[in-house]
Amino acid sequence: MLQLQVIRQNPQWVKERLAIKNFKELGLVDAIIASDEQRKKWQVEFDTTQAKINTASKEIGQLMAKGQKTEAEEKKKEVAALKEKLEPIKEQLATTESALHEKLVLLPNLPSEKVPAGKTSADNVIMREGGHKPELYSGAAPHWELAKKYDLIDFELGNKITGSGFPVYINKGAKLQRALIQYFLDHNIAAGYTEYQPPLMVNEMSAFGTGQLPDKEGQMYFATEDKYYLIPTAEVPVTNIYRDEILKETDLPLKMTAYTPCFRREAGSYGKDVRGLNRVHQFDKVEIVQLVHPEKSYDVLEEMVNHVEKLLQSLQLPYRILKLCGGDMSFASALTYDFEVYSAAQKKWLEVSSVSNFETFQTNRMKIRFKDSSGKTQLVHSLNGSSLALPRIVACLLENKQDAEGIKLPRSVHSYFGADKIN
RNA sequence: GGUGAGGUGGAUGAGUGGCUGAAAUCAACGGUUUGCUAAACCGUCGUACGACCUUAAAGUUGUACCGAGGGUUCGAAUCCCUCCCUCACCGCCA
Repeated sequence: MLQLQVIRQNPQWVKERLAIKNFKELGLVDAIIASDEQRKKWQVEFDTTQAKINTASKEIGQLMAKGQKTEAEEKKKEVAALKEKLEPIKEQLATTESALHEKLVLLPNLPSEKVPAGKTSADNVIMREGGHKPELYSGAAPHWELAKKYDLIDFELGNKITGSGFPVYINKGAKLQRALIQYFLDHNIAAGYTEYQPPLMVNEMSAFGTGQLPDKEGQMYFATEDKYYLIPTAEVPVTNIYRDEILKETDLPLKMTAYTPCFRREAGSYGKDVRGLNRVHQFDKVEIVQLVHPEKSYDVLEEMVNHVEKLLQSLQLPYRILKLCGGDMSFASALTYDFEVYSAAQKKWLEVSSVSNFETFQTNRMKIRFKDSSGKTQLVHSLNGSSLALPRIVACLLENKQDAEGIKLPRSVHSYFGADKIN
């Protein structure tokens, strides 16, 4: 949620920024300012009337104490009249307040100055590439065939137990998954992140806090009886750890990491790119989240990108880093870098991480603030990224590392997996 | 699921209708003292949205907030209702 203050101070600039994000309803900005004016007007009305009531009520108490009953009764009538007057004011205030809020939550975050213009993923800017695309041997196969060949993942079985998009990992497939999670977590902890095991279901407030609601309820599984959402990413519970807190400046930066399964309905994406592990409803991911001083968030973003990059390099997979253009960025993000790894058998790039700076967009919703050195309370910046999402990493490891002998794992995971290859 | 007790500021905890936005203690912060540390002493110490004033900061001031939402009352942290949550015991159970 954008800060009202920013919109008020420079509506024109806000509109220009929103246009870069390919946001169409720029009229909302003016509507918000108008609602805000209305709100203020009604609040002044309400405050002054309520103040009169409060004063009169105190006077009644004093008159009663002195035994001046008639005067007290007079005052009571006065108050009754004021209260009648207050009723419609109260309603107007509530109406304008919720109208303002409703509009405010519809505005996406403003893209940072660094965001390239563009409408679709075709306009994203490739920052750099690393690793080498392998030459596959003639018998090479896509990961879903390899998964079958080496008895690693059973997609059909998941169908039976739950439905499509819920793969079952078996034997070395399960172990590989577990090994990678452990390795990723260790990598993060070594970089100063604190590990959390958060709830996998969250309430409405938490889902609102990170920006999933009110917009994307269709993407989350929802337990209607208890009104809990299954998390689409650990970002949601982990960032909400500090919701409604005022931190000390010395607490910052807060660095958190968590492994969790993630649940996504992926409504509307059937039929395309859903083969094997490319797109599933439940998958494992290790996430990193930081809450930082506003002046440092862009340095931290680079730091996080480098951190994820190192992890990818250690897996010896061909990757590239993209800076997302305005039109391809998520609702809440101010600047996002996507990481893609090259799937050698499918001959396409698969997204395995997305690292974003949200500036104050999330923290304004969650009210995560800190007291700065001058004693002023201000919002912290929040950032997060995957390090890493498992399925596509697994897919690429299988595909890219295959030869006639089996699948040769990168050195970094040998000790975690307990072997150097799958065969 | 049942029964009972509760939810007050960073923490503990007082407060059963007006003088309570909230005692006290602790923590935190600033200072004095001190060879250092500790102790002692003094001071500061909620949030949000407004208004006034100001270039701004500061300052003055209004309103709201004692789990959430309603209600009673001239007046609610305090009384009533609903919901949520916590704790204890019982039942069930990984």
